[in-house]
Amino acid sequence: MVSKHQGPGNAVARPLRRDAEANRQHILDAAGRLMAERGLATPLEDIAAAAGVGIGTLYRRFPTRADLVEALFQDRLAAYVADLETAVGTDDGWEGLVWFLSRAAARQIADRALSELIEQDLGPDTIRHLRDRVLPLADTLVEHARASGRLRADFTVGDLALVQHMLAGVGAVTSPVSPTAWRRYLTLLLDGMLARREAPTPAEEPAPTVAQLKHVHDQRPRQGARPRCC
Amino acid sequence: MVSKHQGPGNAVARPLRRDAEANRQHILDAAGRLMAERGLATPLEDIAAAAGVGIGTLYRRFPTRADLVEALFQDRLAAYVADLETAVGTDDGWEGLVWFLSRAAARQIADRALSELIEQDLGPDTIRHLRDRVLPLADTLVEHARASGRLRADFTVGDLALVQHMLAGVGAVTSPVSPTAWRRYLTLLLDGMLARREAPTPAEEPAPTVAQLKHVHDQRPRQGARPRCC
DNA sequence: GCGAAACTGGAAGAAGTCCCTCCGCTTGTG
DNA sequence: CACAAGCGGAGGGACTTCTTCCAGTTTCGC
Repeated sequence: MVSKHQGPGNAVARPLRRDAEANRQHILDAAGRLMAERGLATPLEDIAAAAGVGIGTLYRRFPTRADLVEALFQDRLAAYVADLETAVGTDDGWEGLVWFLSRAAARQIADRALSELIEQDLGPDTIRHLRDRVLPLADTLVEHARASGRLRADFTVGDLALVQHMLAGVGAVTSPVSPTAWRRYLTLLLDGMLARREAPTPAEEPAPTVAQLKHVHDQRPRQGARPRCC
Repeated sequence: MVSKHQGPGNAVARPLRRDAEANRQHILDAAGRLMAERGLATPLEDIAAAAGVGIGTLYRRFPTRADLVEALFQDRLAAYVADLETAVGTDDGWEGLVWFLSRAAARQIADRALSELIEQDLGPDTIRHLRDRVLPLADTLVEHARASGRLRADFTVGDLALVQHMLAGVGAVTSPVSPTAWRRYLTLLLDGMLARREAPTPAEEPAPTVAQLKHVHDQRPRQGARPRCC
């Protein structure tokens, strides 16, 4: 069985015809743009239209939505993980955390689909695999920041995930009006995250555990939308 | 033309038959429960089924979704506004703000439909009218809190709305796991909102204006969901 | 009791969204 | 120039939700 798609370790099966390659690119561009705005579930017909090709062409090049998502978000997710690694490598733990939060929020707000990939359990396996590296790294990042003494001692990875979620939330809502307004709330949250000499308000609630977070992003089911993606 | 529904200043047109009245009640109960969980756009057929009546019965009693929403949320919204008034009446401005935030978040997290009514521009006119009282009251509340000296001087009503939005967001995501976890993030946010002797991190971003907030909650269109509600 | 009026359930048709296949026509390339 | 590769988009299928309608059932005043 000769796979039409290049299997791993398999040289390019055959270069696409020039026009076909151009169309492939148009599709990727359009999908990237539309999904960033509307999310992973963007109708394929809209994408084809935006790319200026027929729906048939899209299906020929990307037989399933997962193929498209994979081609699109491999890099973006990798960049996200790379940020995380950079942050972990920063000398000052607190600075690293702040830098990461800022970058991650910017990325997620600029790209709704990326947000969905990170927060929910979606996407083809190739991508899942990348996302699995996130949690351990994030854990280390938080630990470093705590060790620096500037982060509240009771702050956890779970908290980090939810802070990101909150930032993505404000961003989604404010960005049409002011694309940078979310930074205001980043500073607000950071102020809350700082350890303080003066007794900080005790956080009576226990931090969510990692195990709990697994279930956290099931996303409440919307109306007539059967889970259409991946 | 004699309206079948009691017009304003019109005595009850005619009491419903006993069985009909009971069914009406069942419908309201079911709708309240389901909409709290799934939002204003919950399919009417689901509601009828949960109420144990036929879809025809639901339509006879509430010809439009707006009629149902009105019957359901008049009280709940009024209670929300009442909270706001109570908070404004509190002596200590900061305490009032904290109390309100806590109550509002609890209400919104417990009732997704209520959240939608408050944040978005939905609902029948009867309800809109109530919601219009929110902004001025909230404005006063924030002013009082600032006057008390405990709230950051640069905090605005717009900020309040977005803080509520963030809390609703965490709540939505955490409540299936821990129904009170959101309180942890309330304390985090409150810490960030406190004025401080030690120079607070300057919020470089300007606060969103009230005019901007009008557009803020247009809520990005989800997938195949034409705006079905109201 | 009894009959008229009120009420009921749910089948059925309409409208809409999105998915995916298929095939006759077009186009790049050796 | 021949022909494999590529193309578009009509059309059928699967859903979901809305809304109407009417033959049968129940309540209530007399």
